[in-house]
Amino acid sequence: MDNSSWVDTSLDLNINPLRVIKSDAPVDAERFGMPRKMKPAFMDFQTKPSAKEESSLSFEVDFIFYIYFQTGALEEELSRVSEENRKLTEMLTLMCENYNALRNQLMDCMSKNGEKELRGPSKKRKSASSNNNDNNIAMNGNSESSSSDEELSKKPREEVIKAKISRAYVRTEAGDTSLIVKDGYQWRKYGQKVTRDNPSPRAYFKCSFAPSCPVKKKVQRSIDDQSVLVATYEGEHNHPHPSMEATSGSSRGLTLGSVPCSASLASSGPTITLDLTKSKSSNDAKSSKPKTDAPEVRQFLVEQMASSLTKDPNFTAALAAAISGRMLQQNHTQW
DNA sequence: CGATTTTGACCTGCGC
DNA sequence: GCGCAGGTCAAAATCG
Repeated sequence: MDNSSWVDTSLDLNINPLRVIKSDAPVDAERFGMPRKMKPAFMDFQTKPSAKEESSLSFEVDFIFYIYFQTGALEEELSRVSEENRKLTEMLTLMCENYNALRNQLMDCMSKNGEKELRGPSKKRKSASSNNNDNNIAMNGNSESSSSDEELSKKPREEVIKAKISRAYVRTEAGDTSLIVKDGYQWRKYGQKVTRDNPSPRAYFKCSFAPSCPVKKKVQRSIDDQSVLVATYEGEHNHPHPSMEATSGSSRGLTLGSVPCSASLASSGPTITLDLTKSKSSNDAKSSKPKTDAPEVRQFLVEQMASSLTKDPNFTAALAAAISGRMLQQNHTQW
């Protein structure tokens, strides 16, 4: 996906290096662009002091003015950086909107394909490639909220309940080999299997409230990125979220409204993880969509992307190079 | 001692 | 019908 045509990602880092005022330079506020009425009173003295006093006073005045000027310069710089920040935020918002539009198109295509398969007589077992396709959709969010082929191939002995299937992607520590996805619910592991399409074992969990709660969870490491756990939830909890009953904060993930959410930056791009398992009060199709349009989510995405950028050593190195380059350039032209 | 995890055996559906 | 693969069961082991 080529985003370069959407937004101008070049950063106009208009950095003014801090100037050092020579002590013998005339104190002229307007020379530095300071408004006449802001000119400090100490600049208006007319009486000529003694030579010793003049030397000392000149230094003090210059020092005070230096501080005054630097404060103004910093404020100016701050406003400029704020403006840059605002522009970047707008760019990120635009990117999020474009992403949402594309995702909606993808959802439309997937739902149309699902309808086709529903009509068709194919009883073909879910192939390994379909699993890979799921993995390739890094930010599928609510895709499984609609019926998927996996669901359609369910055994007939299972009731025709429209088991909601959602998928969550969770980044783990590099050395973490456990298949534990902390989503606030309590799970009981009942099996583990090595599947053909992925060398990593797949763990099977049932909700601890079983058999009253029919929710199952499968956890397997992503074949693309071993540090990413793919958790597939089947069904809906028929009991409140444990963290809702207990005091808030027991859940590890960041909670946005009723949508537990976490995000991370994978090597291939940002990974947004939405835990779409919900309480039964929200089974209508409308509310089963992730609230990516909500301002909180948008703000969260922006903050996550910004923090990911600042944590990226390549980005900080490039930023430092750009700033130092600009400063050197200005040093040469002004000093 | 009860709850949870591990793990080999078993079940089921599908393709050939 | 057989083999394969995914999913589940259940006894043993482990943990708190």
